[in-house]
Order: sequence, then C-alpha cells, then structure tokens
Amino acid sequence: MPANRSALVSDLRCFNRFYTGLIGLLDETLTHSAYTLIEARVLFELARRPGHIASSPGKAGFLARVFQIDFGPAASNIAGELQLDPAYITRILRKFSAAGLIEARAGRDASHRRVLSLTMRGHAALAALQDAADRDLTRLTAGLDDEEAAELSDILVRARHLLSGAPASERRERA
Amino acid sequence: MPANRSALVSDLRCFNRFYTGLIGLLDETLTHSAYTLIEARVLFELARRPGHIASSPGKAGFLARVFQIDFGPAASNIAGELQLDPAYITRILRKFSAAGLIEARAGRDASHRRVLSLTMRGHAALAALQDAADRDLTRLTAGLDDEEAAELSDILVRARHLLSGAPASERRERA
DNA sequence: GCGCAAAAGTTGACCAAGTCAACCATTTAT
DNA sequence: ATAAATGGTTGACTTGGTCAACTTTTGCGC
Repeated sequence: MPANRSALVSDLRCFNRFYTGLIGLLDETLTHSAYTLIEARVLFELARRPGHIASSPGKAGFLARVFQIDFGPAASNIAGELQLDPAYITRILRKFSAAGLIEARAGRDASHRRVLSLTMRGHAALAALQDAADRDLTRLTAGLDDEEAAELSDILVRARHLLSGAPASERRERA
Repeated sequence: MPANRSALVSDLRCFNRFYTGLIGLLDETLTHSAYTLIEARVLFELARRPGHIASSPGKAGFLARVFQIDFGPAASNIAGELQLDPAYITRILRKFSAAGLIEARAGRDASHRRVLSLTMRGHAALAALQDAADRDLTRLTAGLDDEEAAELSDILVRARHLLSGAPASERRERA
C-alpha cells in the first residue's frame, strides 16, 4: 500500500494552480487573435490529419481502404477527437468556410460525409497561430540557461509519462 | 545566445496539450458539482484569507492596523486576486449568500466595504470540493509506486520553479 | 465645512461559448 | 422494403462572463 501520497497530491494541486495560470497567460495570445482556443484546436486537428482512410465498415469502407479515396477528416472525426458537440463543430466549420480556411467536399463513397481539408489560407492561419504560440513559449523560457532548458525538457517528458501511466480509465493517448 | 530551444518549445507544446486534457478531466469532477470552477476558486480564496488587516491608507487603515478590526477579504480583494470582473464577483457572492455559504457584514471603518467570511456551511462546501479534487488526484497517481511518486513530486516543484523563473513580466506569485 | 476624485459595489444590457432536442439526408443492415 | 444507424444541420436556449452606467461611501485638497 502506498505511503503518504498526500505530499504528492498537495504538490499536484499546487502545480495545477500554477500551470492553470500559466496556460491562461499563454492563451491570452490566442484570445487576442481572430480565433478561439477551441477554434485553434480544430484548425490544428484539421492540419494534423492530412489524410485518413475512411474507417467506416462495409463496402464503402472497403473501397475506401483499397483505393484510398475519401481522404481527410470529417466533422465527426474532429468532434470525436476534441469531444465537442456536433452542432458546435458545424458552426465553427461554417465560420472557417466563410473565412476561406477550409474546403468541404462530399466524400466520394458517402455523399453525406463532408471531407474537410485546409486551404492555403487555412494553413497560413494555423502557421501564424503556431508561430505566436511558439514565440510565447520561447519568451517564457528565455530566462533559462541551456542546462536548465535541457532539464526542463526532460522533466516535462518524464512528468507526462508518469501522469499518463495512471489507471486505464484516465489514459488518453495524445501526441 | 541560447542554442536550440526549439526542442524545449516542442516539449512544452506537447506537455501543454497533455496537461490541458488532464485538467479537463480533473475539472469534470468540479463541473458535476454545484459550483463552477471559478466559483470554487472564489470559495477557496475566501477560505485562504481567514484574516487580513485592512490595507487602505489613512486614518481608517491606521485604526484597522492598530486595533485589527475589519478582518477578512472584501469582494475587491477576491476580484483583484483572481482577476475577475467586479460585476461577476457580485453575482457569485450573491449566489453564495443565497446558499448560505458566506456572510457579508459592513466593515466597521468603511461601511461600503463588505467584509466577507465563510459560514460553517461554506467551509463544509469547500471541504467537500477539496475532498473530491484530492480523491481525483489520488486516483490519478494510484498507479505509481512510492519511488515514482517521490520523483513526480520533485519534478513538479522543479518544473514550477524553472517556469516561474521567467521574465518578470510573466511572473505571478502563487502558492 | 465644500467639492471632487477615487474606491467599492450594484444593476441591467449585452455577447459569445456551448448545450439540447428536433430534424433531414444518406447509408447500412435485416 | 423498411428499420436503424450515421453524419450533419438548424433553432431555441442556458450559461459564463463583459461592459458601461450609476450609487454610495470614503479620502483629500482647500
């Protein structure tokens, strides 16, 4: 039986408060951009799935798998990954469409499945967002010397592994 | 000049995504309670400031300091600490009042300064929230052996220090 | 004392984020 | 053929949170 986990829990609470504040600061940059945090995530998710063979079962899925048609994520994929309401997704995607960031074409095999892809503008918008975020992170760690930077890198990776080694019910693969 | 910080930035982004998800999971517990995250924070902040000598200048402040009257935080203190809109605070406090979690009495020295304090019910409510949160954290780290737990504790503290050693503009004391 | 600026708080209007339930179109299964 | 599931859309609604205007109290210069 584990001993005094209360120390760890306390440290976790403390870190939580700290990191929540930090995330808040970092998010401000995004907030000041034209897009919401969620919208940024959707954009990111769209870019992260450049191609994706239709996974639906049956003949259509079979054809999709064999001939590798119907690439790209659909709204439902994004909704699933980000745990968002379909209605919400619809609105976000409409906004993106209106802004010319994405294109939606009907899937060849399933016409009611709208396959999404980023346009040039979409990629550019995402790149701008990521640049801004990276700049923030760089600034945040500017005060560290090389050794500390390396240590922090190690620490972050290690913390992630320790924390995701938790009970299976809590585990969610990310990155 | 610092070398390839891009590795660190990448690790940070990764950790950010991971931890955001984790926080989301942990927050769910609170979300399912009767209170908002923000409300919980306000409650916490109220408890964290059991007494606090009025810091306003002038005769009133002087008397407050000498005779230690007018204890407890006011709405503005909470608003300042948590960076919340006064209007928002008002509504939250009214909700708390209605639920019998807090009492507000006019400050002896400044009658328009409403001095707040948790009632028994308020303390109980906070305790319940914290218990739930602690249970989540305990469950989250249940899979770790003692050695790993100790390591994680160290790591969290160290990470906090490394990250808050950033440029002064980013620094915000917490805990 | 008077007048005025600042602080503390309240109110009402408002907005954006997010949820819910109903609904249509398409597709798969029986 | 028909039922059921999937993918998506719409409209109404709730909620978290902001903004601006206003009141009251206090502090300060005169």
